[in-house]
Amino acid sequence: MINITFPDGSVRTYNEGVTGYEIAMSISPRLAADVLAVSVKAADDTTVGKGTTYDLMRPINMDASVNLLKWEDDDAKRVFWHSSSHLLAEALESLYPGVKFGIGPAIENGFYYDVDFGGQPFSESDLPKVEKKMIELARTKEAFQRIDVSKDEALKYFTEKGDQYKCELISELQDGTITYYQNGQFTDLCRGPHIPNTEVIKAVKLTAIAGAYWRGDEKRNQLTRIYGISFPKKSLLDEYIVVMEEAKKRDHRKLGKEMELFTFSSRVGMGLPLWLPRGAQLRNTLETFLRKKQAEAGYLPVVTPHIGSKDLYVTSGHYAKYGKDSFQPIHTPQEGEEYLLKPMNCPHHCEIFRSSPRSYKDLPLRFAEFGTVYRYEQSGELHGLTRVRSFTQDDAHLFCRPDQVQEEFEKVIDIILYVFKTLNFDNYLAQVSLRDPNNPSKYIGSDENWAKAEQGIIDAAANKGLKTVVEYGEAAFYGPKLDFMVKDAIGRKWQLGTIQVDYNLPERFQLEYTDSDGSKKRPVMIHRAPFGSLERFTAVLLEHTGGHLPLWLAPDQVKVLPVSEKYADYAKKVCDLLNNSEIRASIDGRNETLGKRIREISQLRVPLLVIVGEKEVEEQTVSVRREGVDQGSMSLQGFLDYFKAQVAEELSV
RNA sequence: GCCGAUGUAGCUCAGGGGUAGAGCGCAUCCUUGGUAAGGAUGAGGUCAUGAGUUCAAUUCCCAUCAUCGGCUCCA
Repeated sequence: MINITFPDGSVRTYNEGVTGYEIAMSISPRLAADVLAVSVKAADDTTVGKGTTYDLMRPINMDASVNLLKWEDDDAKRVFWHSSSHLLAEALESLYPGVKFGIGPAIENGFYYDVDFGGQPFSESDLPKVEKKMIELARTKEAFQRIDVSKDEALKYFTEKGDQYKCELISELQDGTITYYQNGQFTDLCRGPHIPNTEVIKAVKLTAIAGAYWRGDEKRNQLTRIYGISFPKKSLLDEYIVVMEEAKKRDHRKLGKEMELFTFSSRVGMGLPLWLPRGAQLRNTLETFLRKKQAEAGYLPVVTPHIGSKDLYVTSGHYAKYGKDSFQPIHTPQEGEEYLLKPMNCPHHCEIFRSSPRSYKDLPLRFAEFGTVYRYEQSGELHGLTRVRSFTQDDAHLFCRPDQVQEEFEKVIDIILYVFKTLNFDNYLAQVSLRDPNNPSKYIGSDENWAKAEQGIIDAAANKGLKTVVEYGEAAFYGPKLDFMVKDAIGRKWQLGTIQVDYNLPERFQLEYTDSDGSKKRPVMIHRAPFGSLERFTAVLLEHTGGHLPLWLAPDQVKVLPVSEKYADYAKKVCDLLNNSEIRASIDGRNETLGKRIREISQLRVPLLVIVGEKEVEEQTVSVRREGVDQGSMSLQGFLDYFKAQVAEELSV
């Protein structure tokens, strides 16, 4: 007999080898019908964490805590979607005999399978056929069977099948740990776990088809990746489709057009955004906001040119690393002279540091610049404002003594959190980006400095109580980073704020300061950008707010609407008064009905509407409407006070 | 850069081997209005670009460019 502990702390006794399904049945058949997998943690397992997810039919042989997982649990969804990917593979194998399979995992929203069609044509128009086959197979209630095999058996099976991808995966596994899962006619190399059978998969949508390199290596075969999502109920699929359609309405590219913020022109060049007047206003407001914060924090503004001599980047190491993949050098009439469009601001700022002898008393020195940089991103990577070839970083470089690094780093975290909080980015992910330990040649600088910098970042994040995830291989080539990632409307993660500790550039530029004992010392550099770039930040901000920007940030804050032409003079008086109080207000006195003007202005997402007619002229008041809600009548001074109070509230964090 | 898809009026989109349509927007006029679409009239398009097939191509084929979804990349 074994003891099974439930999440509420209660304990029941079962025969050894009891399955999750039997445990669920012992509680209620209804529960057993809903449960998809079971999380099992052995009683003698003292590690932190959730335990292992088991198939419902897998025997439990020891005292353990269990958690019966239903659709509502993310772990259960993962199992469900992973099983769905096997179902997809089975359907593909039956429709396209001879296809070979790569990997087919669950992802955040659904699953995919990488497939080699071996030259058979396959396109988006084939997806409905595959969906239909999947549902057909699902209805036959195929069980997912777990089968233990030896490495030799596994290799033999997939060699005979001619599946070189699976063979490659197996050859890297240790013997004795190999399991198959079989559903219907399809057998896959798989660690599991899976749902008990396919019948619970009631709705399937194959969402996209894409090329994906085998094992993420662009030098290897490209497989066809088929993305999909599945649900235990048809209604859940319908809901999902509605949610996705709603999310698409928040796409910043669509909003940018609707709100007249930015545009692109193929004549100017791909990935080169053109900021329209309203967008430029928004950008300026963001810059002013951050400039103020930075001035308070002791940053010193600097301005540097958009180009720099090639030597600058040879010195910094960027030329060796990115030279071939950058915008190519600009040649001048002078023989042999070469300039590069600047891909980053750091080298220029290093030269500013060098412009004068520095004392330990001068440090930390914080040079800040809204610096526009140019990077030749691969054409397929460009994406609205989130990935462009010309963008403006809210950049600053902090030159400090080694003993100041920790404190300065933490102060930068404070600024980033201030920015995020003011703009209601509460779902960010703080990511510690470290070296890829398996690929040291990607990085420059000594091991010792890297170790120091990495530890510094981890400590600073911990001191600030940040919950972080560590990603290896995500560091910049010259140093580790703390990145703040925020999701867009459809869940793609984008890096916004970033802080980087750098021991390398100061060495390459031979930066030094004179210490208290008269000796020359090397400063440490911190790169940081709370927005990341104004382009990407604006994009993500638009997707978060659906274009309903806070009042302080809205390009047009107030529209004054005279009910008819007769009140144009009063409208002008009101508008002038607002403009004199540094409120961005304008008049819409077009020859259209009031209702129509309200509708159009609302679609432009102007936060405040002020309506003036006979009554307002008489009483010297305004009628105020905020985001569709009538705020009633206010005196002119009352409105100014209301406006200021609203902005003050938004900016107080 | 790679795989796949898309490209028709300023915007959103329909159409289709015989040189094209809607709604919105825009212009003019009527209307002078009270909290999300008042009415009439009109102007706007070499159907992304270039080659090819055809008596005839915006439509079919190919290439190029741009955009979209991914992959790789992201200083």
